[in-house]
Amino acid sequence: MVGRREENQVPENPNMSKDKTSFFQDVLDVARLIPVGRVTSYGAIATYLGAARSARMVGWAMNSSFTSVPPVPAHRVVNRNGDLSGRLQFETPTKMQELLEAEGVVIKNDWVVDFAKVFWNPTNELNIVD
DNA sequence: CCCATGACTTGAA
DNA sequence: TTTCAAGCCATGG
Repeated sequence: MVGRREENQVPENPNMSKDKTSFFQDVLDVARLIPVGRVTSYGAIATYLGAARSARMVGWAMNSSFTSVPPVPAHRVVNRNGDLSGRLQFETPTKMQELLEAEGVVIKNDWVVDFAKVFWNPTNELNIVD
């Protein structure tokens, strides 16, 4: 092989037929489905998309969420511990917490207190239509 | 092209 | 319980 995937660049897909780039899009899509006052984890989204070991890409996709339209509620995505690991990526380190609290989610020390309660699992909530 | 890093997760010790 | 190592794949130097 000459290179890894130099040609995997997809400038713009007029026809969303390519599933290759859908991962990023799907991540953003699922994130938009998170109900208000609920949160989910990177791994949950990754697992839902069939890439349980690619949780990191989910986080990377969220980074792209800031410039994506419609806007993605990235503040509703935390790590498996319920920690606001991505708070530093927001406008201000406290923005993420403020957004969550505004939705009724109790945050304490950069941690979702009722994580087990407000946790929203796409694989469980979103039924896969057969 | 090679190397390092990252909004993570899992499994083994 | 905590800690360490490996896997994931895109992006940047």
